[in-house]
Amino acid sequence: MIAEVIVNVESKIAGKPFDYVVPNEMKVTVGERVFVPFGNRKIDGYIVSTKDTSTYDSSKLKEIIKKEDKQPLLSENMVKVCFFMQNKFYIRLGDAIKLFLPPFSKSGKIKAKMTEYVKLNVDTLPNLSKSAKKQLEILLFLQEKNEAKQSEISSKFGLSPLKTLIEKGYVSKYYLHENRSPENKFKVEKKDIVLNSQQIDAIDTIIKSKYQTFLLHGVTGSGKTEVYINCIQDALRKGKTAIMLVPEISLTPQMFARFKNAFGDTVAILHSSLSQGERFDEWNRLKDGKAKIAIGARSCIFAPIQNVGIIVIDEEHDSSYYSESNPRFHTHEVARYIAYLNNCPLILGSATPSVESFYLAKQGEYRIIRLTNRANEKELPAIEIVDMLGEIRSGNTGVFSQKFLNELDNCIKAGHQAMIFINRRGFSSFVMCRECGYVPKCEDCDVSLVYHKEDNMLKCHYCNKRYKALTKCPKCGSPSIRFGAVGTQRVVEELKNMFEVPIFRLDNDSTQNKNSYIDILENFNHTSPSILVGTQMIAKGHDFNNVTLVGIVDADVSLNVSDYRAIERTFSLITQVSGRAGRSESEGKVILQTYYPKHFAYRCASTYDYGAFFKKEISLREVAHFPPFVSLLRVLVMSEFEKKAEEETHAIFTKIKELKEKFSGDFVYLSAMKCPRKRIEKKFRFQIMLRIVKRSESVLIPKIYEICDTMTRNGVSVFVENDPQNLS
DNA sequence: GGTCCGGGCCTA
DNA sequence: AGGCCCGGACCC
Repeated sequence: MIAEVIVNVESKIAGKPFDYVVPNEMKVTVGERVFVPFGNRKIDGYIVSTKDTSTYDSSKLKEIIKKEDKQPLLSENMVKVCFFMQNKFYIRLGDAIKLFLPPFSKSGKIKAKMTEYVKLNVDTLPNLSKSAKKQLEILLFLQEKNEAKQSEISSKFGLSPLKTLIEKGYVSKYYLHENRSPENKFKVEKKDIVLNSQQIDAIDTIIKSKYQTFLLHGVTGSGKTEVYINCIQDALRKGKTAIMLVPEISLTPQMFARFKNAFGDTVAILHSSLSQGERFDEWNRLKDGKAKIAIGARSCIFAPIQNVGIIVIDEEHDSSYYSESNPRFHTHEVARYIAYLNNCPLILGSATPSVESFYLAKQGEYRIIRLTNRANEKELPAIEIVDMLGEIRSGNTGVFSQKFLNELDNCIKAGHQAMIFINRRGFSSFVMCRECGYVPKCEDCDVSLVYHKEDNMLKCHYCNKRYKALTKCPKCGSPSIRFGAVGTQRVVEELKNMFEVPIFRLDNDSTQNKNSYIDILENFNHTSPSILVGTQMIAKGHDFNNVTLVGIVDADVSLNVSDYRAIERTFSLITQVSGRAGRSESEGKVILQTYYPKHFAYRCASTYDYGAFFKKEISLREVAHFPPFVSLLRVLVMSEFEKKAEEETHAIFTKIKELKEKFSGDFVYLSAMKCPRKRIEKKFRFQIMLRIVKRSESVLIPKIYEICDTMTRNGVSVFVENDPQNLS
């Protein structure tokens, strides 16, 4: 027998299987890890298929040396998913395989954590010399407790008396495997939840279904999470497992706590803020079958579980479901394929489905389930649009409109909480010399530096490089510095001058420590009145009881991005943020400040009219030839040497143009240019943008990848991005 | 990615 | 002739 093996090396070779002879006495299955000779080295690899004969020169075939594991690391289905991803996303099989392997396994440094325990080895207390007081204390302690961690004993009584006891044989030492499961700091009280009829119908429909994608379109606060929990419970009852995906940013402690309450230790969490050891142990609990529900961000779709009964993608519109770096893939499609392999339902949940998903639902690919009522039967908070140009005309050039300040005052006087959303971190978006107009930029990136007042530094938000803050202009020496658009730090500072209540800030800068995210949220949750200022980190999933006012300071931040998804993102952000208000007894209110009060994204958001928004947006996409009506690809070319990058871009562009001439009707757009961010982390960036009609994407996209694969050059990296989420 | 091989070019 | 460096082919 012949086995096709993907050898475990970092290179082009990781995409191509090599044939090996399986020794007669050896039995192998697909997915197993084997040790093979490769060139004059010996390395490991994964069997991706088996066959009777090889087309390769049989005199050159080598034999598999041995199998590496007792239990295969990959299941047959997982290997199928790897092939699927190879065909769908043009990624290397080897890279796909790595996604299914235990976290950090390549370093080989992560191991199960063994803790030293000690216990009493004798039934009656032995006679000790009178001076051995400490030894006696230890024996008495152990008599009462039976066993204890060695570290506990040594810190209480000292290590040396313990060692003596062990030497004498009165006490013995042993090791136990300790699970580094992440502890759950955020407690949510268990309450009995009464489901409304819409929720019950949704659950009923989903759990009766086999392979089918459901688009669960539920307004914020409609209790989608309860639907997920019930469906997962049903899967467990059927003896199956479940995968629950959430955006990285919204894996809120509350959400995790609710799942822990509902499922206890059957839940394993896989998340970037866990320590390596915690992740490793959680992964192994899934692999061993001790945990049956995997909850986590994007990569959790590759959780090591079998017999999947349901997959949930919460906040399905979130861009974090696209992997933006290699290997690039789209989680929805992987999830759909895994659901297909397991013949189980897939739920895509959102209050603001992505235009693509909703379009697919309208086409009949997905089945729509709507939750139109809030679970607490409260109305959605009223959204009031404030025209900031009007504010300027009436003499208010501040950050906040008069309307918002009045509402905030009322909110605080009533003892309630307010949330203020500003999607820009730092103090100001840039700094500028008032005299000569000089704007400091990053040495390595083509971006203005952002002033951070907290540590009095200028920071590059692309590469994190830090610079000294300006006291005077380095060009003309003028001490007069102007600040650009406001960020979270500035909002906090202005508020501090106006209100004497605790103000919390939640953004990328304030959450650098592992637990600060939870600490800030918990502090805010227990402080009333108070104000929470934050970036889009505050937009999702959080459930605060006493928030009655939400302020959107500069809604236009996301609207003015030159990206065809900018409008959709803005609509979705506003809806999500607004949903934080009025989740409990008191009514909520939202103030939305903008310079484009008539924009349909704001109009539709303020009336919670997703349907109207979708109708307008989808017609714009159709007219302008954007997804989902075409496939949009970007070829990204980067190099430290501008000329090399430019030449390479030109060479690839010429090849694609030749392709276009052959398939002229199938291209609706093709052009090469500098990227909007010309340079990031010292690398010059060029791009070729192309849009291809849907019907021929399966023919043309592979050709594009092929062109870019063959056109490699030293010092230049080329990436093909299919449907990129970020066009900077 | 690692390794080997061969061509080109230097040194003596 | 011998040494060394670099780029390219190949790995089953």
